[in-house]
Amino acid sequence: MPELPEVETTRRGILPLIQGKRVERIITRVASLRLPLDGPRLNRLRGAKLVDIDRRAKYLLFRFSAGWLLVHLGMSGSLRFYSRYHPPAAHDHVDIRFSDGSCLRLRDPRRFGLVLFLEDDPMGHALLIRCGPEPFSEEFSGLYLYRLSRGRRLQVHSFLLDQRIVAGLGNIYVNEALFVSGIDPQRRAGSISRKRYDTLVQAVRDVLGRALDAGGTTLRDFRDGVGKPGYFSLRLQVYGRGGEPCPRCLAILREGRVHMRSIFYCRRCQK
DNA sequence: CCCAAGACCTGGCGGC
DNA sequence: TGCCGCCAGGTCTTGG
Repeated sequence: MPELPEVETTRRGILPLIQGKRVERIITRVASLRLPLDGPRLNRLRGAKLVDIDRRAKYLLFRFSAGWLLVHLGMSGSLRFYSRYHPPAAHDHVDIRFSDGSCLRLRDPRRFGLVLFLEDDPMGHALLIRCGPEPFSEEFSGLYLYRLSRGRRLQVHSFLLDQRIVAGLGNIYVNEALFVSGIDPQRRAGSISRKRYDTLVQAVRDVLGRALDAGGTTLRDFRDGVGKPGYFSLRLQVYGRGGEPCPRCLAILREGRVHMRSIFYCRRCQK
């Protein structure tokens, strides 16, 4: 899915295209995604003006004059802006139609996404309140990871994928950050030193920052607000590259599984 | 609380 | 060509 860089790329792309527009109506074409799509409830936004779009973790928070729309792109979701009517294709599940005839459309083949209308500030919503710190916040530090990991026996790969620990990472960027910091994804989180967690935090920020600069990573589905793919795929060092030479030492990159997720790593560079 | 496994859903790909 | 099993960027729930 869309991990933090893809969600943020989407936010930046669509905000200037739709800020200030008024909702004409919201159209849903399936009964539910990850949660039921409540058409009548969503249409309480009729006539409301879009004030701003924020992001928290992998969620987009659309702030309207009459409430909020909370959107998650799941595994395969993307949002695309159309300046005038465009016939919906398969998997185009939700349209936010604006009074000037333009439309923001959610396409999500696997339907793991989510669209909710909220009357109150979504920051207090159960889905967001349990998310850990943003990777670029001060709170997210080597000391923070070190403290939270003491006594924990799960692999560091799973630890970093847990949104309660840090928000916004997914399988691609976890694999990349562990490679950049030289940490074996199978290591027990509780066995990693404070110093190595400092390195890991830098690696997470470095990888996410570079992915943002490239407009995110497109493996198959992801597109930004105007349909453009993300180019960080070309810069991935280990994700999806099992069997290829390590970009640092040329040993063959390994592929494995941790908790039903694929991991990619170099046995020589990552300990 | 901690951890592992499976559930949700559709499409694409490799293998036979 | 056609079918089958497996895999996929996420997250929630269940059960030990």
